Amino acid sequence: MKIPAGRPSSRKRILEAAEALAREQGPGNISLDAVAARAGLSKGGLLYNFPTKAKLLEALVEMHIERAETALERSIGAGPEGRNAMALAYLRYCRQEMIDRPEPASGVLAAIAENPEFIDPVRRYQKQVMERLRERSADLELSTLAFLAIEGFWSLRLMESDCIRPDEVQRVLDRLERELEGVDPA
Amino acid sequence: MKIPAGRPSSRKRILEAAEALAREQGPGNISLDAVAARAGLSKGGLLYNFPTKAKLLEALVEMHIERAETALERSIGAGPEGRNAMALAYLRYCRQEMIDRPEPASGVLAAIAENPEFIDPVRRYQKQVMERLRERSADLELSTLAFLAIEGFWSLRLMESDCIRPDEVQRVLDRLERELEGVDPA
DNA sequence: ATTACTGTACCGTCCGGACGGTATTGTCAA
DNA sequence: TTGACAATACCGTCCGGACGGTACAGTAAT
Repeated sequence: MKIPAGRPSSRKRILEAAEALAREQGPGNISLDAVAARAGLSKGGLLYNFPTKAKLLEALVEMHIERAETALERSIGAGPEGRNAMALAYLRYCRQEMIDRPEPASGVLAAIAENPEFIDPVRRYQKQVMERLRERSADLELSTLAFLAIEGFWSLRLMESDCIRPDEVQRVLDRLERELEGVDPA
Repeated sequence: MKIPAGRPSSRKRILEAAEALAREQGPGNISLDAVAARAGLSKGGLLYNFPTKAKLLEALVEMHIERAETALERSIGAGPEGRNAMALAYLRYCRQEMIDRPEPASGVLAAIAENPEFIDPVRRYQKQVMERLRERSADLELSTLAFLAIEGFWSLRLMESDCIRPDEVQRVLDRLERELEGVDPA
């Protein structure tokens, strides 16, 4: 767990290379040779960092979840303790992520393509989010709706679908945010 | 285009075998041999029906889109010409599909894994749905929200995530349906 | 001496796809 | 009605290449 500094650590470079390849060549077509070449090291070097392809894919999924968890945690910390606090935090984290990271999380698809078991951590993460929504929602149905819509948004981004224009997305999320902040429940 | 009857046509059996394998072994792990074996014919026979693997995956995507299109069309025909007719039809089609076809559309993932270009038909389909929503919505934001939520729902099903309980899903969709039917816009 | 690699050579396996058969069922002229 | 041919729907094998992974000798920095 050392950070040699200078250029990003090999581990990080490898993970980003794998991610980029998954996006460009298709999630099922990332070979160790290609990843190594793209990351700017030898195959031996790659296998030094990740002894098997499975470990690499596992790390890819883990990276995304860790990013999501810390960003979400930050959003929860920043937000107020209002009516549907958790859903609002989740929605705001999602909006920030849209700006910060326009690229889809194709690495996760690559992992799933290889072995469906690699989604398990994602499922755990989602379950945890839903659990917190259940605890901290004045209007659970509305919060769940927000969760589903955000999930749908990730999914569209994953397929790089442009069926909804950015301004339309903004308006929908604005509306959702207003309703979560809540004028009245029912 | 003959229908030999007796058991389902080889084409259909092959597509279903590929689908099942994608679900079980992972979308990136369907080999022609495995598909042939599962479909109950030889590799030669498979390649007679689908001259290349790409054609098979293409057909897999096409099958899903055709199913979705006809089911959606039927739902549009059955529904009334109310306030947010298109979104309501889409939502009702989705609810019906939940019952009729509990298995996720893993075949589409298999195609994407091999070559991201295979999503193009899906994107076209989504664009077409959104276009119709734009034409036939009293409250476009709400309709778009419904579209996103449904997309999210498909996505959760694709990952076989059980983070939301079925009864919770039902309640959210009930609520969405009521709001789309509309007591008042704003 | 340890860490973090590079570079090359290699192995075994899997997989897509080409290809040469084969069985069955028409079709049609003589 | 029979023989000639052809189309349909497959079977089973084989080949070449890609890929995951191993092994190992060397190296430059710390």
